[in-house]
Amino acid sequence: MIKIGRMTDYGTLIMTYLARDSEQLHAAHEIAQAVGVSLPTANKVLKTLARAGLLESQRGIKGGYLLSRTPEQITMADIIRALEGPVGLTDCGTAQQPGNCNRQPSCSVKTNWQRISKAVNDALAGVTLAELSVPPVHPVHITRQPGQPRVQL
Amino acid sequence: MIKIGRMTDYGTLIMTYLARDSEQLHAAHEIAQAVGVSLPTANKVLKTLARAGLLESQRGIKGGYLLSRTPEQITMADIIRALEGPVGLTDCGTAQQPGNCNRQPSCSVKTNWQRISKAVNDALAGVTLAELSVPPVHPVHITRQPGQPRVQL
DNA sequence: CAATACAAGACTATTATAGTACTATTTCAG
DNA sequence: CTGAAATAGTACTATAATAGTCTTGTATTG
Repeated sequence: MIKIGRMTDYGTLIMTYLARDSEQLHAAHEIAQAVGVSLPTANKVLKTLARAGLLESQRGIKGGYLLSRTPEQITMADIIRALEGPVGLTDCGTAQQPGNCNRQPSCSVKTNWQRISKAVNDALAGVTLAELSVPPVHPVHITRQPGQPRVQL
Repeated sequence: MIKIGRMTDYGTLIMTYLARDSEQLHAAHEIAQAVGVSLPTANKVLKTLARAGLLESQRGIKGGYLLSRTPEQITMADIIRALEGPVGLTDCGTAQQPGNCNRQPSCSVKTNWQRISKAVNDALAGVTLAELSVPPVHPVHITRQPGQPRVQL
């Protein structure tokens, strides 16, 4: 399964929508309606994407959001990292480990975890937003009901 | 983040332990102690792995578990699939989709999800249990406390 | 036949996620 | 200069998934 949060699914949809005309500013309520999520949820995702540097934001009455780079320069790895955190398999892989992991300094399993994480990351970095963009943008993957299911990877 | 459940971490540890001498039968309590998890939890993981066909089980007073294949023939993809389910990004990717996904039959985004899923799966299938096996087997990756953290991918 | 070990499922508590609301700040228009 | 509209940031609540344990059942050996 290796699940991906629903926010990441929304984020992918939103980024795909914005990639259609990446030059123009789009208000949050417009994006929310186009993608098919509630405004508060869209706001949350948009803020996170903007904080990660994937979107530029314009405040004020004529504000909105805009891709900070071209669709060709944004990958799935960027979107996932923005909304889920660093791509890595174990705590050894990416983050700092507090516990008893360091007791075995030369942990050869650790290097394998890191190798797997890198391979996964490379796979995700190989798909650009431009490749995902297609004219009819609508919530196609949200096949699950408002219930619990999350997306699986 | 793309998290992996803790059971999968345990499962990897258990499989690694069993790979050390894959010819011999190991009782659940022995495995639990060696890996450093409680017996009930070890039982749960072992049963799942056995049901998935990765382990052979022998019941009775001299029973135990055994790798069903050689360590070279077992990959991380096998272990993850056994404990987490099919490797796939979205519902479109692997499972049957119930909702409104079919309304757009030629969904080009879907093929990209599937492509990503396949790349991830290939990355995981490229690491065999033999490569993960090293003499000192102990819970090295379980750096998190019994608390909430899950492993990230 | 009794003891031991695996098999299978149910059940409970905990943790993370999703979703929403509230307040502040910025910008434009009149 | 003032008000409206839009983003920014934070906090809070409910729900769902996960982890972990327990209980009962089945098989095998001595």
